[in-house]
Amino acid sequence: MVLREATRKVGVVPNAAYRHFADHDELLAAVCEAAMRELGARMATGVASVRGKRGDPAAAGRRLGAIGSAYLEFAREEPGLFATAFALPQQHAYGASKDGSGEDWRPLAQLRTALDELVDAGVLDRKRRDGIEYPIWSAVHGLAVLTGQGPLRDVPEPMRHRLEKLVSRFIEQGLT
Amino acid sequence: MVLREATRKVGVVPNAAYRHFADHDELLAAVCEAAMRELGARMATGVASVRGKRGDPAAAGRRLGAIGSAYLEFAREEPGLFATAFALPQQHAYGASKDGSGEDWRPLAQLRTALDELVDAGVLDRKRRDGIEYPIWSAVHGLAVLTGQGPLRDVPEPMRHRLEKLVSRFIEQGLT
DNA sequence: TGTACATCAGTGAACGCGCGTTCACTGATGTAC
DNA sequence: TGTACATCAGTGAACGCGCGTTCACTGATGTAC
Repeated sequence: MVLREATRKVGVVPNAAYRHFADHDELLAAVCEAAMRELGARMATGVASVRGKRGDPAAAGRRLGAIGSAYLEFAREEPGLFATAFALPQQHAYGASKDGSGEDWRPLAQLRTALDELVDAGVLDRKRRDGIEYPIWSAVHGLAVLTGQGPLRDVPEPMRHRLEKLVSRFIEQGLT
Repeated sequence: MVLREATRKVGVVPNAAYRHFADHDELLAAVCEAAMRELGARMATGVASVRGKRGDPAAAGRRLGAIGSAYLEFAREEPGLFATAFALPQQHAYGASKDGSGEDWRPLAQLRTALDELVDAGVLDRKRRDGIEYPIWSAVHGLAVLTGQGPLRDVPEPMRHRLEKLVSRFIEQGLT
């Protein structure tokens, strides 16, 4: 459910894909990784655009918010990539997890980094840090799915905005 | 992607479905509503099994927990129905939303009732009640999707249990 | 500098598959007289 | 009570469609001598 679609998008005949990928699964894995990298890049861009030095409580909060916004924006602007990105299990086993800069670019790692900074900034209690990335991930992912392909997909723009704010505030409340 | 599958499950030839449904969309809508009713019924059963009278803070919390557990259990035990239940927009417009008992059986309505009880019990601040069903729904739905079909689908049972606990605690934290 | 050959991304036609859907049909059940 | 007929869930065969995939092929690009 991806091969012919991908070749169509590139403007090439379907079987041309077999020059580059052994089969459907291999292409799916490649698209999955590319999508993950795109999401990671969007997150990094968002985080980098937040002013305020490391350890500043307000800035740390805004960086976490930037990560969530990047996630939702990616889901909205690239629904196909978003769906494919999470179509495969164990996105953790991609081999090289770090690029040249020594930073882990993967989405989950960036979320963890932001949460660690919140701990260092004194916003989030260190005792509550362990595993808290999962509820936060779930809340944002759930919103993305419900408003993207789920029963909330047709809500008008202002309501969608309100939903994002509600989830954002709920996470904030759950951290402090 | 549902018609032949459904007739196969019933053990009948594919076109027999056209005795009962005009086309694929109508069958999809029927399955969607049936799935929603099943989820609603599971929630109601879970809530009814919680002892403690209305307004008791601890009992109110357990009733909310029962709703979340029913949601996750339904997603795990009936992945096909779960996916179909949320495949259509506007599950709100199903016509008769109330059964004979005068109660609204729909999942979202039951969640709202549980939250209203938490307000009445003094657990949740009334000022924070408005719209808080959406972040909670998102968190639980996100967990269901991530562990059901997403990248966390292959985590071992103990980890899945831990994830549920983490989300549950996070929601609790976000309410009080 | 030019010719010969390997490499390789992309083409065109065709395959089997499962999907939703249509058609003419069978066969049991209930109802009319 | 028995016969005639309508109703209607289910059957069997076939359709067009988009999917992943295979095959023999073209045509441009780079490399060897």
